[in-house]
Amino acid sequence: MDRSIRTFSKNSDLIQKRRKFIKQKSLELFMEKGYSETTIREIAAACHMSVGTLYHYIGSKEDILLLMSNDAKAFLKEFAASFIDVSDYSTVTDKLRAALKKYIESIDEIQNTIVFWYQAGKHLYVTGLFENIFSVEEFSVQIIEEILTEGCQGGEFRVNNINLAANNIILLCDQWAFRRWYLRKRYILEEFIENQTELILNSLCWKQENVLAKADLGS
Amino acid sequence: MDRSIRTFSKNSDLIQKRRKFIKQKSLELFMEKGYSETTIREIAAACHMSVGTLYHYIGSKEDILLLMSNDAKAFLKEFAASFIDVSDYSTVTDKLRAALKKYIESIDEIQNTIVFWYQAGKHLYVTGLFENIFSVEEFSVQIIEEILTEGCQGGEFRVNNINLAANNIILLCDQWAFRRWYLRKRYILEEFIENQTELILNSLCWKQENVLAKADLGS
Amino acid sequence: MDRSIRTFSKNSDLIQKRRKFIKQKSLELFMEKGYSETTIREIAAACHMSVGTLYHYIGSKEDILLLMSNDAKAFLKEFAASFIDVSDYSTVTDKLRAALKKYIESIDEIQNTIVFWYQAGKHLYVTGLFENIFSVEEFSVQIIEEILTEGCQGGEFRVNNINLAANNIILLCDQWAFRRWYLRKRYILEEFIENQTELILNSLCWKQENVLAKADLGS
Amino acid sequence: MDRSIRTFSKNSDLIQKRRKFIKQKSLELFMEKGYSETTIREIAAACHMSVGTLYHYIGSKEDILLLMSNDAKAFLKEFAASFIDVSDYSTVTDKLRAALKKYIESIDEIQNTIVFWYQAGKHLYVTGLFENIFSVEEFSVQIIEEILTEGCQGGEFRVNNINLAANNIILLCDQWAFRRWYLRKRYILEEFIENQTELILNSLCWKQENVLAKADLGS
DNA sequence: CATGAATGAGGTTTCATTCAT
DNA sequence: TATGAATGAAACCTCATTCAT
Repeated sequence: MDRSIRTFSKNSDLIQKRRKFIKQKSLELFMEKGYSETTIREIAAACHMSVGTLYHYIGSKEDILLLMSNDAKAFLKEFAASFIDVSDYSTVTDKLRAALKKYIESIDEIQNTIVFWYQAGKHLYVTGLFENIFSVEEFSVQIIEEILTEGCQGGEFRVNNINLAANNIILLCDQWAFRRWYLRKRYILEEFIENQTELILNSLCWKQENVLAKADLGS
Repeated sequence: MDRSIRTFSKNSDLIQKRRKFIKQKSLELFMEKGYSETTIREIAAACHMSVGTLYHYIGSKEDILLLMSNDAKAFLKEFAASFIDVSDYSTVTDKLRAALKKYIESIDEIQNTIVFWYQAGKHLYVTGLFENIFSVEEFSVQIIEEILTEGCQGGEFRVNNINLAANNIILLCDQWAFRRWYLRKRYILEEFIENQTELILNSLCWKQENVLAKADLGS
Repeated sequence: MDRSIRTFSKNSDLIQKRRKFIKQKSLELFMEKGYSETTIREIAAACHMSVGTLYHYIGSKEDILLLMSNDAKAFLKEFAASFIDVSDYSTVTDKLRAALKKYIESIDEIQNTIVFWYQAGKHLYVTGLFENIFSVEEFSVQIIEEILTEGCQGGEFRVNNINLAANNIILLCDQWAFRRWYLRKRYILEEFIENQTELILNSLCWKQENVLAKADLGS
Repeated sequence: MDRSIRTFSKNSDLIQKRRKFIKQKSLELFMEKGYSETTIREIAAACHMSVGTLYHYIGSKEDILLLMSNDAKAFLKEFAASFIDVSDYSTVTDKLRAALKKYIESIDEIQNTIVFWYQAGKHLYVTGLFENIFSVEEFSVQIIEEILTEGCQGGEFRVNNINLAANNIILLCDQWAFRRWYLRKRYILEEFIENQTELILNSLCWKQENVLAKADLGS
């Protein structure tokens, strides 16, 4: 996939290593200053490389975006796949609880990438790139929709508008990345997961008591 | 307020008119292409002006951001103030319902500006500007917090974490602006307001039935 | 002479009056900021005129230089002419004394103009203008040369190099205009005239005593 | 010193070499056309460089002035320092003679720089730069004042106003730079030094004969 | 006569990219 | 492979001048 980016280097391992480094340092700079406001010279300096060397591993400045998008896509796809084995739970509530924990933790790991694409993504048009990012978003919503549907069918949840609710849930988790300027002042990761999960679950249930009662009966 | 931006024009009305136009056309371009990717010549062309004429009404490209932020600030402040007279409702539920309707409708009106600041804001550092934008955000959260607190005290709502819940509510409304690529495919404004309000209220209440019963008693 | 500058005005008196005002205000600005660094807008503002009105009295920014040079030329010519009637003195020393007084006083009157042409003149090439300025300079040197020659022939002065001495004398007087940043801290006009005249005369004479003795005999 | 000017080059020697060249070519253009009237493109062309390359060695057009002033300051300070060892002369007259020769020869070397600052200096305001240029001027005047004072105390010179005389002497030398349009038509450097020195010495002495007599006695 | 909004050529500066070493 | 000096297109901005009102 990265192979489509022009390189002068023949050593594939070195390419991988250097590109990963360039990607990482560029992301830091892009987050801080924005893509257009960051110069190639700054990127090279942050990578402890000369400009010439940098251009041995990338074909153009835009290629760095492509690297980043490849990264994001790979990560999110892997993540999405991992949803599927969240199946050995006695209640859908527990299933959702586990899914949210996993999702938010994933968000926490790649928050820089997420924020970057939320903020800058639209304008930095790299062919077929942005669509993929958002198709992953849509996929996440679908996963949640399925869980909600399952919960409603089993009587654990009661939701008027499953699509909107699923969309809301993904958004409420995603904000851990893009509203951190607000949230980090008030919560650490674990607190956010716990509190947010409770609020979300509460919004889906008949009455918390009922659900608990039902869960007891079910087990 | 705009007066701090350099101008060569002496006609105050004309300045206002032209600046409003420049602001609007620039916003369209910035939304489509991004701030840094939009050139002064493009802005001038979009405004059917020469570059020189453009510079009679602004002092620099950055000043356009300042105009936008002034706009956003003014709008949001006016909106925030209007929250206060949402007081003649028999139940807090109705009060919140009205507030959400008003808030989302406002969002709908200035969505371009909001999206722009969500996306571009951080990098486009104009002194003291970004802080103000987000202080308005925080203010909105506070308004919701107050309503939730009132509702909890009166027994209408039950919320574990009022701050987080309030933050979530604002976010769930804001998305009408910045997640429109997803939402517009599925809902029109009225649908969104109605559905989202129900989901939010549902997440705050004991049981919907209880609330309705209570409301009946109160009237 | 001014008539060669384009104007839209038909009222000759008004033209003269306005042009004089423009000239004066422009000179002040040019002295402070330099010709190129002064904008037409600034000149118009200093003249309490609109830009359009300003252009009714001048054809271009360069015309202001032409006005100034016309002024300088007229003034210097008039001054030069006045040298001629400095003839009814018993000694050449007295003649030179009177000439220097007159010259420095004239310099004092139009020092802004002089300084401007010394500093800015060369680059601001207005056809045939700069040459005239300096031909006046050369004329002044010639006048002094004649006085010195007369003084030497009569035995009052003794000068090795009359041309260089005359040139020096003019320079020593001119500095009252262009070295004022140094001289004004130490001397007022009268002091400068008196002290400088004595130094110059002293440099030209055998011994001061001899000259005085000779003068006594001659009378 | 030059290090405070922004550069993209990392090769210090090259920077020095290129800046010296830029300085020299710019000075020629500035002398001919004036600072504001000379464009960056013209400077680049005169340096056989692209505009981009030029900007690798300077941070802005104004920096060229800074380079020039650094140059002028360095040169004049070195020169001023060299005055001090003008001490092994039997008469103060010889001392002054040597000092004037040295001073005028120095002026001759950096005449372009001197003329440029005399003409353009005031408007081209680079912080703390102009003051330094003229403080060196004042320093030169002081050196001459000291020599004159010594000469008067020893009876070799007789001067009514030592400060003004010293100021005059510096000016009479400086003109070799800024009145060359007049002087070069009539004198070569050696002639100017010789003739001017005699005129100056003559202006300071009782009678030339007396001085010579005195010198004979003193030896 | 007076005004000042409009113009656009041309100025300074930046920066992604190349290529000789 | 690594370097960084060189390039020049294109960005932002200025300002003398015009002309409709």
